[in-house]
Amino acid sequence: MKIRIKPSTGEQLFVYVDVNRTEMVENARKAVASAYEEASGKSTSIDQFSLIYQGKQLADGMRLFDYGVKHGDTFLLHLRAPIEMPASTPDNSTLEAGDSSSGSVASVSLSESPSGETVANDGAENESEEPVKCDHCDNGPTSHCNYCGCYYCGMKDDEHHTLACDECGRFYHMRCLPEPLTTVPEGDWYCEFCKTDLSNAVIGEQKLDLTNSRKSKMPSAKQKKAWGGGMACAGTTKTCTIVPKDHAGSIPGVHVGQSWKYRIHVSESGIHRPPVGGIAGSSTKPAVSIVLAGGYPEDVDKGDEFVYTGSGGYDLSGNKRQAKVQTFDQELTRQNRSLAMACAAPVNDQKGAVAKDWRASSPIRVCRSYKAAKMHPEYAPTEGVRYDGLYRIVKYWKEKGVSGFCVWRYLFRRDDPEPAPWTEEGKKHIEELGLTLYNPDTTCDGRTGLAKGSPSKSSLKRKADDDDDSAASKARRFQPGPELQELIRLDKENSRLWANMSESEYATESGYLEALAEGHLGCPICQELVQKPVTTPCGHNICNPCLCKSMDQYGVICPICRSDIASMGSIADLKLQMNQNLVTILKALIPSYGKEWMTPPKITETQYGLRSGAAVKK
DNA sequence: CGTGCGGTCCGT
DNA sequence: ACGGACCGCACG
Repeated sequence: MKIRIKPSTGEQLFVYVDVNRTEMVENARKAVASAYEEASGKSTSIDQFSLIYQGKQLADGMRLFDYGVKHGDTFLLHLRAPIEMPASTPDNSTLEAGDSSSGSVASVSLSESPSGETVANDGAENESEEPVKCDHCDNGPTSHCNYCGCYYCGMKDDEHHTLACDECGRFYHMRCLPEPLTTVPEGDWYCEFCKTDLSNAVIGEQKLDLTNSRKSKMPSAKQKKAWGGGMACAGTTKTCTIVPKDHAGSIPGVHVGQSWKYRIHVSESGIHRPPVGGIAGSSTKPAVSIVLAGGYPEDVDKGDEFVYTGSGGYDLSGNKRQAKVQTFDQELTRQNRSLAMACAAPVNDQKGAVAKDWRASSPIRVCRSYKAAKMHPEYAPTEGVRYDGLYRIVKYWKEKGVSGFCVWRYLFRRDDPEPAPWTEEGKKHIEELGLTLYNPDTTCDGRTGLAKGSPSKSSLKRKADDDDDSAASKARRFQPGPELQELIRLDKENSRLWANMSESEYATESGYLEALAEGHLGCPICQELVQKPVTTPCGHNICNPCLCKSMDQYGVICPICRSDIASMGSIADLKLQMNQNLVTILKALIPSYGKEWMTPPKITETQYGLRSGAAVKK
């Protein structure tokens, strides 16, 4: 997996390092040191810095997965000697006495200053009788806690003044900061993890006076989010792992009519993964999803059928989003070719092709963006991006576009059991399922797309079953049905997992699946949903191939908790194991599960010519 | 509206 | 590995 390293000095130098999730911290630091040296030209010794992940210093002797490190995570490279594993640093122990003021730090934390100003803790007069409960420690005055104490050293004293970050609310001793402060900054202050715009930051002792600047009078001055806090540059915080990224067809748990305000969340849902770009596909694989966003004048939309335009032909040099006119011919390469491959006919990059049987074309998930309303308001949503179901390509051809250059055009036809969102039936469907726009800017229940406090009609039906008060906030729940429960009972090896799952509440099926895939059934090695799962006696699930790799390197131990798993048999035995009960459950939850490695039926598969030699060469 | 600042995946 | 392509988002 790849992790991102950001120097705490504030310099705009990001280093990416490839490490194994099971790697020891000291080895990871070694890798970071050499990568950083190479990138910056400065020499770095691994004794001179530590790595900070979500506010915690990574301790030598631990492994990265002990901290829940995931692919793509960002680490702060902090120029201070690392801590050892078990004991606290001598530095910390000498400060142990600061308990009298400890509660005050916590009280500062939650005493919300309405103006959003920085709160400097200066001795705490209020609320000392009612210390706020910390979720991470026992509130003990002498215990270290990186959540209610200083995020760096964990101490709760205020000898060195504590600052609260105006973005994330975490606490920092002024002297523990990568750039230590000696005076309390005025106005908003953002910590290293939150400041991305130097105009919001306080550097050294110099604070930027923005009160009289031109900027302060512009509308953007009222913008509460720091730059980077919005969606213009948001990265994915999670990836859909319940199906592979080249999966064609619907995404389990996501229904026609679901919409998202931002493309990045469409990407996270698995519906359409590219954060920018209308076609998900590459030159060697059939396309699996597209977005209609009205970017091309040739597009024609009639709802159940539409003509989509390939990408390219526009000169986007010079930081353009979309050039005014097309200035060269589109080619049947990249995404355009992937669409051609999705059509049930051999690829022809000269004349295009017509599917012999359009229903044999591979299914493509289609989304419409509010931007498409410009041209075809009757079928586009008014806000965000909406999933409209599966379509198949009937034919594709090349023709002269409005600017005189060639464009590739694709005729799509709808083929989905769920009704289209613009139909009466579709609207009813959306209403019944309680689908709402997922918008992180407003209150919303997680990533499920279900807005809080918007009980759907059907929640009333269920109200009688609700034995507790807040029926509205628990508008709907998902738990597997009786047949599945029967299968779950058979998976005795994972009884603890399934007990956990049934104790928790999930608003939607996709929430349930996500919890499953991100939780116990996310393989710690490959980060995907477990494939050919092996369940250890310690209750962990790992892909068979990943376990094999791990055993070759680390021996017969569980890659997650490192406990001895020799009781399951020899390495050779283990390499053959698979929890078949779990496979059956997952197959029931996710129809496409395991199709890559499940032994295929003895029937000859239909060949659509998609990958036949004729389609490729020539 | 132009454009700065982004992300991810692909193809080299 | 790295730069280019791409039907984004937000600011000024």
